[in-house]
Amino acid sequence: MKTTRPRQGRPRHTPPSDPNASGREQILDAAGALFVEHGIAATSTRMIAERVGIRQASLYYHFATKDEILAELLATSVRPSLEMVDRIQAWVPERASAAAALYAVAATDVRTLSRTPYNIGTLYLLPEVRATPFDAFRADRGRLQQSYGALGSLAATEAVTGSMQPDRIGELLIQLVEVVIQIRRSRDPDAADTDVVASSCLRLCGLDEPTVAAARDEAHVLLTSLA
Amino acid sequence: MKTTRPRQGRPRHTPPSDPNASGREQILDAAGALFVEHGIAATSTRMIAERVGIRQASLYYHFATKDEILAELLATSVRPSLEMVDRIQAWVPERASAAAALYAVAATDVRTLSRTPYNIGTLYLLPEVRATPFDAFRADRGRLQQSYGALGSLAATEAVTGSMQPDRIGELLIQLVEVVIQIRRSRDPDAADTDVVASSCLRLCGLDEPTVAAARDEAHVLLTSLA
DNA sequence: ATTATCTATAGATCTATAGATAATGC
DNA sequence: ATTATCTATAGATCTATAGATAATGC
Repeated sequence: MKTTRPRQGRPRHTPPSDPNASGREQILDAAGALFVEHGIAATSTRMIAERVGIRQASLYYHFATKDEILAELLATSVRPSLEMVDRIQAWVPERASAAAALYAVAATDVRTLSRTPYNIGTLYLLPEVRATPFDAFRADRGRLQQSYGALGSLAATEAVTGSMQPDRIGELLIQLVEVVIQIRRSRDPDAADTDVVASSCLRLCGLDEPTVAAARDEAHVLLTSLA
Repeated sequence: MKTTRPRQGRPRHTPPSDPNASGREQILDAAGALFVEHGIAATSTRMIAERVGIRQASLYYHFATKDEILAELLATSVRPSLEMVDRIQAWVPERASAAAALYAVAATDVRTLSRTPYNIGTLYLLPEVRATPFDAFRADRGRLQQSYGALGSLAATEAVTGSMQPDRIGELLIQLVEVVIQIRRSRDPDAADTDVVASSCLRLCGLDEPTVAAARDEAHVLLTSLA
C-alpha cells in the first residue's frame, strides 16, 4: 500500500503519474521524449506541459526558457560517457592495452546510448544545438572525441596511423559508436550490437582478427572487474 | 555584357541575384541552406522568402506547402547516390572485386556528400523526415543501405560475416560514410578524407592492409574509366 | 492571355509574464 | 509563509488564402 503524501503547492489539474519524481524531472523527461520525436523547434511548451499533466505556464516555475530545458538535457547526457572514458583511459598502458581500452570505451558508450530513456543522443544531431547557449555541451563532446582519437591512434597499426591523424581517427570512431542512435530509430539494440560496434572500432584501426579477439577478452575482464 | 532579359511576371521587390535560375530553384536553394542551418521547424516561410528576395506569400505560387519544399530537397539528394551504387554494383564480380566496388561506392558517396551545396545530408538526421510525407525518401535511403550491406558482406572476411548479418554491415558502412556530414559541420573535407573513409569501410569488413591497398588501386582505375 | 509577383489579412499558433489560489510546513 | 500550481492574457509570430497588379507573349 503506497500512501504517497501529496506534495506541497496547489494540486495539478491532472495528478502526476509518478508522484515520486520531482516536477523538474518530469518536465525534463517529457521534453526529452518530445524533442527526440519531433525536434526542438517543433516541440511547443504546451506539448511538454500537456505530457507532464500541468498547464503550459507552470513550466516557467521550473525553467526560465525552453532553451534552459534543452541545456540541462544535453549536459546530463554526455557527462557519464566522458567520466567513463577518463577512468578507462587512465588504465593505459599499465593495467590495459590501448586496444582493450578502446574496446571497453566503445562498448560501454554503446551500452549507455542504447539505454538512454528516449534515445536522447538524437539531440546531438539537431541544428539547434550548434547555437551558442550550448557550447559547454559541445566542448564536452569535443573532449570525448579527442579521447577516442587518442586511444584509437595508440591502438592502431602503423599503416593506419601513417595515413590518419588522431583527430581523424576520433571523428570516425565516435561516428561509428553513434550508429546505435540511428539503430534505435528502427529497432532495439541488443548485446550482440555492442560487440559488433566495439569490434568494428578495432578493425577500423587496422587490427587483425586475433588481436581484436584478444582485446575483446581483455576488455570483458576489465569491465566485469569494474561493475 | 550580359543582357539578361527580364522574365515574365510582375517584378520582384528585390531583383534576383541570379536571374538565370528559376524561381523554384532559388527557393529550393534558400530553403536547403536554412533548413540545414536552423532546422526545419525553426525555418519559417518568411525566412526562406527573405533570402530569395520575394514576399512570403509568393512562395505559394511555386509550392503548396513547406513540406513540399522539403520533400523535393530530399528526393533530389539521395537519387544520385542510389543510381551510382546500382551502376557500380553491377560490375561485381565480372569487372570488379566486391572490395574494389565497395571502395568505389564509398569514395563517390563521400565525394558527393562533400560537395552538396549546403551539406544537405544534414537533413537526413532531422526528426521531421521520419514523418509519413517523406517515406519515399526513406525507402530510397533503405535501398542504399541494403546495397552497402550486400557489397560489404561480399567483401568481408569470414570472421566478420560470421558475426554480422548483411543488414548490420549496411548500417555500419552507411554510418561511416556519413561521417562526412559531421565533418562538414566543422571543416572542409578534402581528397585525403575520401580515401580515409573508403579505406576504413574496407578495414571494418576485416580486410588486411594489402587487400585494402589492392582494392583501392583497382577502384581508382574503375572510377577514372567511368569519369 | 499568361505568368509571377505583390499587398492585405484571417486564424491559429506560440512564448512568457502577472497575479490568483490551494496545498503543506512551522 | 512557502511552494507549486492555476487562469488569463499580451504581443509576436507563423502558414496559407484571396484578390490586385506589373511584367512578357502572341
